[in-house]
Amino acid sequence: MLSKASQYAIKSLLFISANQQVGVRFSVKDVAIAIDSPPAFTSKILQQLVAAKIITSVKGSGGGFEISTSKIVSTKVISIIKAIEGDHFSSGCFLGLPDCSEKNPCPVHKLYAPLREKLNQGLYNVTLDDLINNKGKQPFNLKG
Amino acid sequence: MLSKASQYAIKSLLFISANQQVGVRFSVKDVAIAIDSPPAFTSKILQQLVAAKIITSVKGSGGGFEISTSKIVSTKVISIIKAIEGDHFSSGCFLGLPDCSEKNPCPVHKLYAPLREKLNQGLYNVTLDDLINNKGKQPFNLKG
DNA sequence: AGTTAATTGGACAAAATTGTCCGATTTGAT
DNA sequence: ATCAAATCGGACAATTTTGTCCAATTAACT
Repeated sequence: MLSKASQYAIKSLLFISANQQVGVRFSVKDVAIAIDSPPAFTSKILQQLVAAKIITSVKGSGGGFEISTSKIVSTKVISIIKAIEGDHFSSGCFLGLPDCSEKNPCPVHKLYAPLREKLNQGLYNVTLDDLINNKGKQPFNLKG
Repeated sequence: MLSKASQYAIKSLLFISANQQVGVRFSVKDVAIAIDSPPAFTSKILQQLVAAKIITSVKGSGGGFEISTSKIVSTKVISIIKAIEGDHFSSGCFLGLPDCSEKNPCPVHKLYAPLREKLNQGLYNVTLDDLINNKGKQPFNLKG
């Protein structure tokens, strides 16, 4: 499964994106309360998202984090995960074999590979905007 | 993803099952070499599999681990994972939300839930025998 | 200028996972 | 009887992940 760090990253971005308005910024505290996460740890993750240029930050009083509309539209879920975990996500074999492939499959390859592939495609094709606007369907939750 | 411990467990069982013959036993060392894993850690995992009654062990000189034909046929991959990790596997939400469901979905639920469901079904329906006999298709590897 | 509210960066701490070591026990063989 | 080969159990160590704390910096406001 996804690391806690990536989960917090996605949730943070969903919260910030879903509530973004011009001139509005969110503090670490705002985010941590909204997504029910440990503030200091969340702070580190927001810093990583700034470093990855997904969000911007403003220091000082009245400062906080914000995201541009264009980033909401363009940021893919896979990019968020890779910003946190590096490039070594999800391409992995279920059994952890380093060169498992169609030609050289591990025993569960046939079962797992197609699902992994679908998930990768999903994470690649879905953006923050897709998630928060949810195609007009159900509302979603970010807490328990 | 799967824990290392579960990966070693599955690989160990695949090795033992694929090479099982009457009167043949495998030592920790045999298994660790075959699946390229740390011997002492592998030993602990084999102990867990004995406790879960998937394999049996014989102490002393000439001893080792073996698996019965009936266990090869009846042991589902999901049971192996649960023997190692406990019951809290795979039912989880992608974002880690404790009560994510159809009625109360997290933002990625629609994307992830069907895939998770398919994986669960796969792990539930596939046995050691299925994997090692591979429906006559390609051979498989357990090392790198 | 001073105060306050905020991010940033660094070091540190806790917890979980992964991995090691060794003595005790058991069994087979000489 | 002794020795060698094996599992078992417990304590321990290393690594990774998760989480905390605090001083430094920045910016707005009075």
